[in-house]
Amino acid sequence: MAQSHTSRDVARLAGVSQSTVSYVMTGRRPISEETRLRVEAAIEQLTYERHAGARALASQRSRVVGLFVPFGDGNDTVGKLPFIENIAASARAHDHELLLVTADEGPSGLRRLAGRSLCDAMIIMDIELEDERVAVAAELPVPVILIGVPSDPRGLHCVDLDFAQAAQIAIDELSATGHDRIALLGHPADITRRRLNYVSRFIDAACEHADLLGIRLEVIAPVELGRAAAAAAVDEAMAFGAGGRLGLLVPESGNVQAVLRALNSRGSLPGRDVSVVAVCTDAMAQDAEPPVTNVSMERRDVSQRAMETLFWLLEPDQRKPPPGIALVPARLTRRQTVMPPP
Amino acid sequence: MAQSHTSRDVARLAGVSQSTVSYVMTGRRPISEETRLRVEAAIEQLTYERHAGARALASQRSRVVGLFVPFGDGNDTVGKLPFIENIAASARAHDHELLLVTADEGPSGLRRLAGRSLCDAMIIMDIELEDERVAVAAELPVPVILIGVPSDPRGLHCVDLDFAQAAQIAIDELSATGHDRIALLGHPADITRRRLNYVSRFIDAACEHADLLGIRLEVIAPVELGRAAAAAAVDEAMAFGAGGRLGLLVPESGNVQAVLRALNSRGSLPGRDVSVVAVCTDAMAQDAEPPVTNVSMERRDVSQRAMETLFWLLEPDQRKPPPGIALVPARLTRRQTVMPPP
DNA sequence: TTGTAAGCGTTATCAC
DNA sequence: GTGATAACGCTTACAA
Repeated sequence: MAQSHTSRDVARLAGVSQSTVSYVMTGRRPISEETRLRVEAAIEQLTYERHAGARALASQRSRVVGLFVPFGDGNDTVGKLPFIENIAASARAHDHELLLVTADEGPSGLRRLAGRSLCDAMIIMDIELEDERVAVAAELPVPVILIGVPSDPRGLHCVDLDFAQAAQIAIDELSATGHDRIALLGHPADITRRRLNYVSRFIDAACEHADLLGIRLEVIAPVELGRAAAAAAVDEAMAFGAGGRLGLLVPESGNVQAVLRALNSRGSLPGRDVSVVAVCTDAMAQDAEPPVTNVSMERRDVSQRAMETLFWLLEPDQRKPPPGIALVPARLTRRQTVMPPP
Repeated sequence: MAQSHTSRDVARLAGVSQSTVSYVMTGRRPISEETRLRVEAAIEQLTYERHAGARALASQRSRVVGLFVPFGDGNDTVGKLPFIENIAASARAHDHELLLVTADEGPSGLRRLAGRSLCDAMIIMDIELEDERVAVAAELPVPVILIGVPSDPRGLHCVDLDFAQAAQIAIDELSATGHDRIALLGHPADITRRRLNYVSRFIDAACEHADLLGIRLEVIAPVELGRAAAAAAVDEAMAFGAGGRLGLLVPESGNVQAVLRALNSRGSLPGRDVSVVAVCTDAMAQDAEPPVTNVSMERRDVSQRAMETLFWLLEPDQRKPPPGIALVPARLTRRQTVMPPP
């Protein structure tokens, strides 16, 4: 059990002053090659590491990122892990630690982390349209990145998937392949209720863009999760209009499988008799039966962008373009569920 | 943006010395009712919170728990969230923060957290039989709790599910309901390869206990995940012996659904023609079709136990029994997949 | 019951 | 280029 050493121990061993040790570590002052090597050797020998608390106290920076994770609520519990993992890796790459706070603490969690100077910046996942944390976050003395776009961002930095653009490229694809009608199989009611923001961003853009391209678009919503609801929605979609080339647009990744299954059981083979474009991760699209043409919504892209802007705020010496509300674009991957042009 | 106040500000406002403020907060010294109220009022008024770094520096305790999470690897990505959530809640209940470290950092992560005095205790999830982190952990100046039992625990505190006991009660149930042969549908090969510990604990105990009760037990292993493998294993199980009452024991929760489905498609109704006892969470058992009699393996129970011992180590004033290697018992819940006694 | 003051281990401002 | 030394904001003897 290596008794923890201090920078004084290192200084003594290297035969220099304690402050020199500090300067070697921070690099805030030119050090002669020779003494630097001696100090580094001493550090190595003692396996010395700086005391985080002392460092934070003296430097006014904790080198910690606070992450507010929405546990508990049922939705998409699996997609969150890669997100967190990505955040952690990015923090680590900048020699920062990651402090995890569960969202059920609400605004008080934000105040605690800031008040105790526990972190230099925060990321709040799953921001809802009307989120009581946003107003609190805006008053904090540390930068905050929101994942999701609230109705009033208060000048905070937001990162989210670009749902409007996602809708557009999905419809572009269906248009380019000669479809003349599109059925949008919407989201479950409780999601729509909770944070209509991304839902409405998608649906509004879809309607607008379909209109622009002169394609008929019907929105079928809400569509609950589960086989029965999906089947009913599929029936409704297929009844919509007669003949022609029909494309189904499925923005809720949890419904993709059920929709495909419902089509199959009705004798409509996706990619031959009808088209399906899903909004989901590439992994999910690939695993679907059959592999479904999708507009990718990768949380990793979002976390990446979030951490970029975070460290852009934390290390202002850089020259990269300043961020604002960052919408991560989706991209379309063609698989087997869109009919080729006639 | 509330400019952060210090305890001196509080002291000034309350008209007391700075140390008195500290004593009010720590409670390490009797304070007169009157001044205590004045101080508390001042704290409230300034929304004062102690600087975590300064506190850690002076008190030699960071009030942070380090958690090493095994991301990345594919297995059971969904079960980890409740675990982490539970840890976080428990930490919070003791006014501690949670620092997240991804396991891919390996032993260096342990050394960093300890060397920088970033946390007062650590929890390492998913310990494998031969885990290079264990030896390092044993040398650290902070207590470490292992989730899982390595081949050489080095005196560290371990918490895990009691797989041996789980096997026993499962077999007890099948025995009590008049089964005369049991097929154990084992784990996928790569799991067995990586950390045979829990696998072998289960299988060994099962064999031993079946032997003791005089029931024929056949182990079918490995059984990969997925429908095909499960179906093959089911066929093999049903071929095992002729007639009589057969019970299937499924210790890999990922295979439960597939096994039930395979039985159904062979015209064997679980609970009527054949019995199934699964090892999985209650939620999963309840959601199965049909609801499956299960031996519960709740990660929450493990995290709970881990945090209990952790804070028992951190706050030694208590009188609770000292922990060692803690094996959390499973319990059986009867549902619809075990045939009633003849 | 309360106040004074000495650390805790850094960073950063002076001097030299 | 390097060494003293004063913060940083708290906890905790030691006095009173």
